Amino acid sequence: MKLYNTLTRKIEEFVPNEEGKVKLYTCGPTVYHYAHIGNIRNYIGHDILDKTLRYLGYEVTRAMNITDVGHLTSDSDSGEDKMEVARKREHKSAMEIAKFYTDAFFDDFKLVNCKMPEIVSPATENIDEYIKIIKTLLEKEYAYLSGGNVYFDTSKLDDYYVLTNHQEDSLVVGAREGVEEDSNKRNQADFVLWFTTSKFENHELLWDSPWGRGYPGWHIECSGISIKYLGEYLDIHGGGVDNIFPHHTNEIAQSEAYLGHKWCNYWFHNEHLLDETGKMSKSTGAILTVTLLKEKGYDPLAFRFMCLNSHYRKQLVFSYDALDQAYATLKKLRNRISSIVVEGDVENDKFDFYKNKFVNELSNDLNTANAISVLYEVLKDDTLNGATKVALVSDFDKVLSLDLIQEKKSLSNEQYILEQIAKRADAKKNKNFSLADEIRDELMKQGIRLIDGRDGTTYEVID
RNA sequence: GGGGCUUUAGCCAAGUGGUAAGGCGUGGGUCUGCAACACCCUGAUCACCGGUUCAAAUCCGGUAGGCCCCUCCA
Repeated sequence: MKLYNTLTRKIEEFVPNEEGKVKLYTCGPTVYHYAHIGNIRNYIGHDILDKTLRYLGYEVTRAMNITDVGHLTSDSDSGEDKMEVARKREHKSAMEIAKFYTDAFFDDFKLVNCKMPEIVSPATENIDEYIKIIKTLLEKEYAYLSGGNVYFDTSKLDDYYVLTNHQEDSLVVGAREGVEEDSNKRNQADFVLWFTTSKFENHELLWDSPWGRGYPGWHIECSGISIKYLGEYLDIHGGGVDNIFPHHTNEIAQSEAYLGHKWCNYWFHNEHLLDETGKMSKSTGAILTVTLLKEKGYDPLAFRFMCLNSHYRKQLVFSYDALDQAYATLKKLRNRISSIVVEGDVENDKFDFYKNKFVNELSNDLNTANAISVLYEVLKDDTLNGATKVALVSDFDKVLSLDLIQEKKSLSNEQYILEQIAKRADAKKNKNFSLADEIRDELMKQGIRLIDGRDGTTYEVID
């Protein structure tokens, strides 16, 4: 399996630490608000990675965090915690907000057929682990106390910027509006591990620590959860491209300083979904969710299909035009598959031939667009019997997860439909076309599409 | 100011040195009472300008457009 590694900026052969096993970590959602479809695209990317590894025979253990505390507008102690903002907005407790948006997130996550990671852990349930790590970092003098907070000292590292090509001198503090420099820091790039002082009032979630009552900085949770559940050696760590700096850069810094050895070998980053105006952002207003798409009448898997037709490392512009297209294509594809007559035995050599092709595409840095092309090749190949085609489609769908094989809806009213078809045939014979069309329209309303062929009329159930 | 990505037909896109996959849509056709479904046919000097090479969408340099990051974000 070949995978692009942000750490080396190259496509590399993936080799896990332990043969046949993969430890995979995904940066999970912040739950102060809904996850928009851009967030979901990232999880679809991870889902494909996860399922492809399993499809290739790896035993995968995957962990994901839920960020339910500690996201500030900046690492300096100004700004407001996102959970606190939501708390004031919605007049609920922080835990209620977190619960509500966590549930909403997983609803959407499941709607696009993403598989649940083995381990899902909220940041607030691992405070002990963060304290343990921070203690060690202080002992090893990678961290220092200043102004009531604990900071990580980036000057202690030889290569803080491994993940990026950034040069410290060229970084602009406050490149973005509203970001202020924290005067407690020794170095510009230092970041907070533990907060005890905070300018905003009534921060609801506070824990006791050796440095005073407070709460964790926003980078420590991923390191803590990953190390706690997946151990000291991680194979793949992923997230959106915006996490490369500073979040993942800081994770590497604190984790490797704590562990004393290299921590994670492969860094996997998904590109962003854009809308016509640029990046979709949770914090800048309108949030388009998968649930909203569903309410508008789309199959959520049409969105998944749209994502899979592109590449995870390529920016994708969302438009309803593109989604309509994806949905139409998916419906056609499913129709085509459901019309395959299953006959004969699976032809193993041909099955293996196409399976290999499919595997090759996925193994090439998850080229899902080409993998889908292999699916079309299978459907078009007249030398394959029905059983082989359906077996291949079903196999491919283990990774694609597009519900390609639709259950034939059982009909309690089949007798009625056949009667209506007979009635319509009579009407047609008598050239009473308006009655014939009326019957057809009525059945259509019930989700039954009539198909007129040379040998009479059949029907199919549409969604 | 610094770092990085990207530009292929109306649209989504593959492609990593040997002459442009696939899908959607459009148009035409077969079928039909008319449709729908299905099937067949239908499209590209690969943003632009140079260079390297027998050969470039692919490699190198430059120009232009789009996007991301530089302490909220997937």
